[in-house]
Amino acid sequence: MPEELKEQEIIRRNSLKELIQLGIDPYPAEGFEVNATTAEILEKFPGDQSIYQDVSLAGRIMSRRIMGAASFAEIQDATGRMQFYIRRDDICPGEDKTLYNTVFKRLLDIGDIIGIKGFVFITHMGEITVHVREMKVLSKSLRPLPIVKEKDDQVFDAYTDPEQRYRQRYLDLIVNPQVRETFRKRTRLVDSMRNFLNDKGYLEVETPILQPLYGGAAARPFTTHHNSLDMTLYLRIADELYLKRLIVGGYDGVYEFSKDFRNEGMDRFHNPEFTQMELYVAYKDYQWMMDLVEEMVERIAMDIHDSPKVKVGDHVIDFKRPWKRYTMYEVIRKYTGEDISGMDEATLTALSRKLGIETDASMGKGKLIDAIFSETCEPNLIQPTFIMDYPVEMSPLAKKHRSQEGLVERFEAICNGKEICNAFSELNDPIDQRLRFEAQKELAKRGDEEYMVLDEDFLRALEFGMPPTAGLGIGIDRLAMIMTNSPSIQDVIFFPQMRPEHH
RNA sequence: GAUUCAGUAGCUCAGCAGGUAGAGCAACGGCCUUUUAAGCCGUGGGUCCCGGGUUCGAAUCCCGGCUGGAUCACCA
Repeated sequence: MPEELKEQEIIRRNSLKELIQLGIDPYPAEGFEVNATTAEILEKFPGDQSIYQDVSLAGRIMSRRIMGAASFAEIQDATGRMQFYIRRDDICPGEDKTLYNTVFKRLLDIGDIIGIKGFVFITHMGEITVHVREMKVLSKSLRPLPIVKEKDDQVFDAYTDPEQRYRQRYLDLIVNPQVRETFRKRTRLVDSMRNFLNDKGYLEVETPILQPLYGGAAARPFTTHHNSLDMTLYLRIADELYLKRLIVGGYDGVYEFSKDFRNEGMDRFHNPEFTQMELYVAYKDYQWMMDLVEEMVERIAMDIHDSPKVKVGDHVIDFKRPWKRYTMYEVIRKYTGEDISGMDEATLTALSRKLGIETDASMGKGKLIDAIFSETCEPNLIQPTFIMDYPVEMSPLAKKHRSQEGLVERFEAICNGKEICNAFSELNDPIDQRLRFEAQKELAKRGDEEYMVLDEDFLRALEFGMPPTAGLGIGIDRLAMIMTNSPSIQDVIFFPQMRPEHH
């Protein structure tokens, strides 16, 4: 339903009609040949003024200062923004001054997309500028852009309303250059990780997003329905169980960048769809995987920042290897003074209460320990730190610890007070795996809604034999938040989930 | 889901002891003949998020709702 047009929209639509009447196509079909970018010119021109005597640029008009027969304006392309100078008698060499007087001065607006050709020079004010000889309208904009002005490094009227920025990300991208940069860094992160994994020889694969059973994590799923099969399908919460089937199938290293979906609360660390990278490597264990994570994340930081040190909020996080390593019991002792290694469920419940942590009857030993850790330790772990050796109750897919009773070979990397990855020596004993699924059922009966469901085909695969395998899941959004110093997950997802707007 | 803050012009915001809405930028008109201008002068532009209520009178007070942010709960 089209809204009533506002004053400025009516004016722009009228300008559009006038352009057409003048024989100018406001949306021409043919391309416009570009031979430079603003960033290139601003970088190279001052050193070599013989170049760019015949440049062709395209982009959006971002500001205009009209002075009679000559004007200064700014054009913004994908790489940045620069000034151009446009003079009536240059673009209208004959008697007809319409292109300047009517088209440029009156019918064009901030936000319109144009192509310009001319030469680069430096003004008396010292600003690198394109002196325009030819101008072409490439796309007329019918809505006024939020105008952000800058003078002497001071920003005026910054476009900051988060609701509008997320709903109309295109505007955010047009107007806030740091946002374009954040998403470039996110892509660089993914590229860096993919290159790293490919260099190691692992195979990037794709597994189902629509799954008849959801598994591989403890979370509530989204449910959907397939019409011709007339069956319920779930959007995946993890790809773990499918990737392990591929290890059973004989690949020795597979990974997937996967969109996962969890039907849970949203806040600045959680979006209902998010991206993980999961990696499984045969004949390796979690100790080996820790080394790999350190190496990979350090390289990502280097690829993005040319340094292992990354500024995040008030902290500088240093990804240089080696990272600190603590066992779960060690780190809890470090921050609470309590040795929980021998505690049973009742004692842990009592300790939790003493530490001011709410408990309920559905919480088993694993959840209690996790709660103690999350409350007392995790927020204090700013520099990248590995926490190893988790209680078996909270890790139904991880292999029993080679020497510690009641523990599994699992680690998480914590950074800036948040988990960024989760990994284990994968459980490949099919009998034990079945018992673990059964134990999850018990938790379900006690009211834990996030129990893991038993996957009979996955067990069948394990029964054919899976090599000892190290597995990793790393949160791309979380890592992107750290690498781009973004306080909210919505700042590293182009289109974060929102309620529909209707007001 | 709970608590809390916010929603006024295209954008950023002011106005809130209740008296019929204001600034800067953007827009429109004028000035402006050749390297700076967030320039100068003038003009227009608003279901003050929506719906009720109190009142002679509500952007302002009260109640309900919508949307968003922050914190918490659940989780990665």
